[in-house]
Amino acid sequence: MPTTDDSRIDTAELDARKAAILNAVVTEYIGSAQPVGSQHVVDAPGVSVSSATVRSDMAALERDGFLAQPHTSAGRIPTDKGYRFFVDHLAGPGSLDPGGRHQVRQFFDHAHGEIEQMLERTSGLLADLTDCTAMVVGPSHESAVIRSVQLVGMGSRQALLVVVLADGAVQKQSIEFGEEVDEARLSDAAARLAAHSLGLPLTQVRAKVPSTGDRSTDAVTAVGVRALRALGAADGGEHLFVGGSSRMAAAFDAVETVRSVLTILEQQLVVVTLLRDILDTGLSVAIGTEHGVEPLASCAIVVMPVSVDGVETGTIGLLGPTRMNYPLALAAARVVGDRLGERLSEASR
Amino acid sequence: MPTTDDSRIDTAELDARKAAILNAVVTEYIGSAQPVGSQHVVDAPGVSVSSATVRSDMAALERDGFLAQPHTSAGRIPTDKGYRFFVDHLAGPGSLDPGGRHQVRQFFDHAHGEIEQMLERTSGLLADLTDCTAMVVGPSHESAVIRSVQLVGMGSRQALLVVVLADGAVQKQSIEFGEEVDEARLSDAAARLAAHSLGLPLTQVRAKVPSTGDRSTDAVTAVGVRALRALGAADGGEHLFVGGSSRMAAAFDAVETVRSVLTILEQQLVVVTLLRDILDTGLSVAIGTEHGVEPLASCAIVVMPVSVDGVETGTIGLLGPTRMNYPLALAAARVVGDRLGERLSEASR
DNA sequence: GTTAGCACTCCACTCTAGTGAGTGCTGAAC
DNA sequence: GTTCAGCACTCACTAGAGTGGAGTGCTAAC
Repeated sequence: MPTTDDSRIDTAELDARKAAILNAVVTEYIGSAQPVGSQHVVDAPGVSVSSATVRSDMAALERDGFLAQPHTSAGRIPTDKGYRFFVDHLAGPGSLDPGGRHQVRQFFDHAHGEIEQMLERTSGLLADLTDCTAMVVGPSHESAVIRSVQLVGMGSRQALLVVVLADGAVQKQSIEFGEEVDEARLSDAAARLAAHSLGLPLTQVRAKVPSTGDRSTDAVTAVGVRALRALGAADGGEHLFVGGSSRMAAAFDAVETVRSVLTILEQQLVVVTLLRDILDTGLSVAIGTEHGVEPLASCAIVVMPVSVDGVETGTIGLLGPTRMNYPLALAAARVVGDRLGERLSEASR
Repeated sequence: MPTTDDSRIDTAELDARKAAILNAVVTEYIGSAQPVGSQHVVDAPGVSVSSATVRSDMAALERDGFLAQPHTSAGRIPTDKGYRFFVDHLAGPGSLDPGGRHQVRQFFDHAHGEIEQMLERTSGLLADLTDCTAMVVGPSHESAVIRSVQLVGMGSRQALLVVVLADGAVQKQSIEFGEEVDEARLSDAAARLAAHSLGLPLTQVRAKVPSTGDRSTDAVTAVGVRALRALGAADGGEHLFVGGSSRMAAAFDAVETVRSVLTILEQQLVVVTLLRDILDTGLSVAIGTEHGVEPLASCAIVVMPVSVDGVETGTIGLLGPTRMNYPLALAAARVVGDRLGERLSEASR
């Protein structure tokens, strides 16, 4: 086939003027949410040609899949591919405005107390900064080392296994015994559990602590071990905090779209794995259908890992319409993610 | 004033036929969300008159404020007052359908694990049952007795105060010392804290445990006491779980309404105090503007206290449009509230 | 390759009936 | 005095026609 292979255009750079035009269209559309006509583009930097020339370039950009027309005599709107090119090649690094930076500083200066509460508030902060819905996946406690194991009696046949981890998280699991158990046996069993598990991360506990069958374990200890192994397995060890879901209602004018997006947000597991999947594919932005979750086809997602002590363990996500402010969202996610990581690293030291 | 005093109609019963007509209008409007015309009412039970008579009754009901007309030549829709009369005098007790009852049984048979997770899932259950947004305010831990106090070292200058309460909740507070503190001093301080607070509810701790100044307390214990007194004060001790917020998007077709309602739902404190206020006024349903939160003017709220060991300590709330299915919502809230209360009572025993 | 000019397209808006569901009123029947 | 058939009336909703304007694609000239 000697003719031009269209599929190769995907990777080809656009010439400078086409890029400038695409940039202008995306930028203006993000601001106005209205299709952009050739006339609105001629004043943009890097485009010093007439509207007629812009039109022919826009037609080319449409042929190549970067722009689309809602109808024949309308302006152009970016396609997912257009946004993708914008994010990858055109958008500057972006930065928070001074007000936003101040807000972040304030927040982390005054953040204190329980980790869960801090993550919850972080999602609110991100939503405020970006006008997007923010998702914060708490650092997994899987790799945190056990600092303390305790059995607290809750009535004659019940106890609560309380495990304190090095990152400040406290996990618990209620235990039911077949027989009455007094405090002495409880503390005895707790001591044995501690001996086996102190200093190990949760993952290791499951692997290394003998499940049962050990001749030295009594019934109480055996039940405790089982509870210990079950710790954190219930919710996958990760908890999701969603902030600013009302922003989705402001972003779309079709109430049906809002409903389906909210429905997704209610499914914690779906969201957590979605964010993980995007990170795993090496992306920091997933646009439109790139992430494969159909109800979010008109949304874009910005993800940012949160590193605690150099290990990527938490995740920050920003959900908005595909015409979201990518530079701002990326900047906010980066800044907040970094600060949050630092903060959590301090706490786990 | 010898003429009829209109304000007295508020408390006056409606005559049987007017009540039947109001009942029919409310019921039909809840189902269809369309203004109801006189023709649609003639077949309703208790209304064996012609549409002309129905019309004149409807006009009277409108004069008395039970019904309203969107415009002159449209059918009638209920006013807040109309819904109020319906809820107070017309709606039957209501009951869950067998499927719903089965769902509730299933849920509580399989509910286990941490209390927070259970409350979260309860909100989802309620949303499923009623098609409303569900709010569950966890039982306050204020009155729960302290079962265990522990100080876990987290590095040389930091520790975590971990308090286990009789209801299975675990509260924590991180502590920073001005000096290095070894394990021995920690456990010593923990023992003193325990001596002073074991068996007391959190409220009593704040009242009775000497704050500082006691000659026998060392620096570590003093800091511990301060942390102990601060426990639970941070979030008012109450945590809100919201489930099914996407249902609000299905209930309204104005995206602006959805946005403002979601914004309210994001403010935990507002929601918690709102539910409490409604309960305190002795209502179990707040319709339209009755609760005074302006953005929720087109919503109704069903509240139900959750009793743990005979004490009303938690709250269940259902949020829907004013044309929600009140009998169903009330039934669901009652059933789930009762079962939840039983469950929590067991756990705290 | 660029551009002014031009014909064309099609949405958004307005205006105008026409339709129909629903009303209020009236006068007669019970 | 309550009920009700009949009737004129109201008004949202819909469809169709006309208009303005934003925007396009094409073409011929530079």
